[in-house]
Amino acid sequence: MEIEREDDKATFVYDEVVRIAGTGAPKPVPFDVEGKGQPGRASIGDVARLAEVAPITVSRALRNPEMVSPDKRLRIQRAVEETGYSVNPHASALKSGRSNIVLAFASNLMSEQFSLALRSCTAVLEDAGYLFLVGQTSYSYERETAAIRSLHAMKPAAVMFTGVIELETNRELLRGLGIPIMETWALPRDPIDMLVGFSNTEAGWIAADILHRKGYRTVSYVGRRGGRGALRLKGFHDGCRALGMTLLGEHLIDDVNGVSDGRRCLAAAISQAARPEALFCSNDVLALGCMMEARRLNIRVPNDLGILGFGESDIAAEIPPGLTTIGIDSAMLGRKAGEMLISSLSGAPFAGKLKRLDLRVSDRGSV
Amino acid sequence: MEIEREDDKATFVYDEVVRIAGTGAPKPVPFDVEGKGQPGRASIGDVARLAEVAPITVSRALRNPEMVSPDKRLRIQRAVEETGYSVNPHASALKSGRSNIVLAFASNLMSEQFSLALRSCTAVLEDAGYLFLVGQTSYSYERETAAIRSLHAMKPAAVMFTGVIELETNRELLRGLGIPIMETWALPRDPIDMLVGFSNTEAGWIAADILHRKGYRTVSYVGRRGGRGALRLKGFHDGCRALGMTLLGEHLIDDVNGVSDGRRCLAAAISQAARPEALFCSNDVLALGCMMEARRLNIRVPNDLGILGFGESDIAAEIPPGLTTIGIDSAMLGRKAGEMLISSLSGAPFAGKLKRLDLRVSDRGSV
DNA sequence: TTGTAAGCGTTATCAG
DNA sequence: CTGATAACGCTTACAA
Repeated sequence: MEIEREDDKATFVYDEVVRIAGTGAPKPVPFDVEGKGQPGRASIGDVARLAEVAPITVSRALRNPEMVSPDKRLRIQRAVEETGYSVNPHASALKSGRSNIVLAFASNLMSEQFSLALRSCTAVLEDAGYLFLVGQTSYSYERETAAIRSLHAMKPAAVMFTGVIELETNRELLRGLGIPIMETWALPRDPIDMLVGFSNTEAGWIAADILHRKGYRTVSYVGRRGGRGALRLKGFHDGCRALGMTLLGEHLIDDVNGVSDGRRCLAAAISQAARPEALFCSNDVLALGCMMEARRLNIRVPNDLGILGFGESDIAAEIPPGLTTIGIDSAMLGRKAGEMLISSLSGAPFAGKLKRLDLRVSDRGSV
Repeated sequence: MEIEREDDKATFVYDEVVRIAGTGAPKPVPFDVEGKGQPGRASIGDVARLAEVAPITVSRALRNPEMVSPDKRLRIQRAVEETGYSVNPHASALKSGRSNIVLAFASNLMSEQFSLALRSCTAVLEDAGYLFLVGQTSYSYERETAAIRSLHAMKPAAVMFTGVIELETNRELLRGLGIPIMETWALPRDPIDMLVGFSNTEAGWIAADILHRKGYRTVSYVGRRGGRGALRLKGFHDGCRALGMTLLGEHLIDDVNGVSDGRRCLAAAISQAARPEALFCSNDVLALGCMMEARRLNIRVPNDLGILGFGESDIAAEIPPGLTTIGIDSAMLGRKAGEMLISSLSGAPFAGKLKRLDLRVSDRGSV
């Protein structure tokens, strides 16, 4: 077989993908409904007919099995298996006004930390029988508003955000939904409904504290201009002032697209007349970029320049000398959020609505 | 303000989150439906009454404006704005058997490449009026099956997977859905329906070719045991044989959890009696781990050991000497997939169903 | 414990 | 171009 890298001639190799034959999974669904010739899905009526009960009994058997006598329950179960029936969530939602879908909106799917949180949240919610789906808002108010408006129609069981909602109109819209709303990743005084978060402002203070303890006296900030970046900057700024450190520069960017943004920030930071002894990067991607650029320029970290990050990026630990970074347990955030949503959904009367997570410091070697 | 890092005493700093007052966004929804005292959402009937038309006319005005006369269209539009009406997707889906939701299932949200593809796909589909939501299957057949079964009931407009479906029962189930199914990230001979993919087997051949051209003669493989990992290994294995290279070892892992897995693989690879001159890592996270471990062990890359990756990871370029990596344009994959789904959904008669992407090589310095 | 009747909000169908 | 009617599949409310 020839390998041709620039083949416009369709000389290529198919993937012989493994095919795994039938497992013990329930019978496939295509089901010839009695009478109707279509191969459509079975409906609750079909199951009821097969089990010789009323449709409503099927409904009950599926949602509150204990309300149905054991023999009917068994017949129904058999009929369900035979037909491959599963509830039509649209019909269910239309009638009951509820659905088993929990929606999450992430401002950025490419964030390692968000992904981690969403993954653990998925696990918790799906184990409880919910379908957990994720949409993207891309740090755009417009998309966020669109998402929230569509929510209003879709009536999910609950909604979660990787962040807090800033637009007052959107907060209002969400309140009107009458479902549990979970905000995360910050610690506002007035969450819409539920919250699993931490103080970004405090993170900034902690950053200042760490740098101060390590003996740095002149520092600069690198981070996003808006949102949580601004909060961390505020804390850092206040912390520096309180501790008598000089905040030489603030290198703000609108959007983090990759490590190269960090490189640029470092270049900007050291090109200033007064060069800082250390940098607080409110985002590990930026911090990594700074570390890489520092190495390229033969600036020794931490000897010539301390670098402190935020976010506990996986690889941050791996780049010598190891990025010291502030962060939270993202997986735990997701898990907690999931658990709190579940208990709220199951109608627990005084389920906690707020959970503050502690920040922690992973001391590696970069400051 | 005090900073206390180990505070169990709730001494912490709230985030003063920015609040942005009302924009020109449409009036919030809570709407007192005439007659009923509830503050519930407006329904199509409410809009119809206000506009003095029949409900069906509202429905048409919203979906095919050109079917309704301009004056009624205007009255309806006004009524919609006044009531904050939006279509109830459940009722709509129930009746029509269609919805505007496109579902994607990712085996792993933490993959940089998947995220990139999903992001561009989101953009394309949302611009076309679809709601694009992502679920996770976590490389688990069980979760995948559950997801697919729930699909059957939910009737999304289309479904997409970051991968191809291996279980025959699931393929059958998906075929029965009667909606566009998009598989990606591989090049099977018999996709279920639509496909935007590339040949993983070919990627392995290319890897062998690259290493051979660079003069390596004894090599080892590092990668996932199953799925696409196995395909890349197959191509690499065959390529090595064809080119007369010796494939010394295969270091297979079940699941990539982070860079440390790569470290372990490198350690295993070099501890063999016959040490390979180069490594092909079928995954950039593993490749990065290998590079980092190599540096730690003072193994010079590429002089002592060549390392070739797959996936075009962002940071791969940044770690000296720069990881040479094979890959595709993930953003383009997502965009293409989105576009093809849209044209299929809009009923284009012979819209292409298959698209093969070319592999490309980012030559940096690690081989 | 089980069943009957009604309707959730929308759209397909067909008639005007 | 517009409207009346019925039905999608399910669950609430009530009755037996």
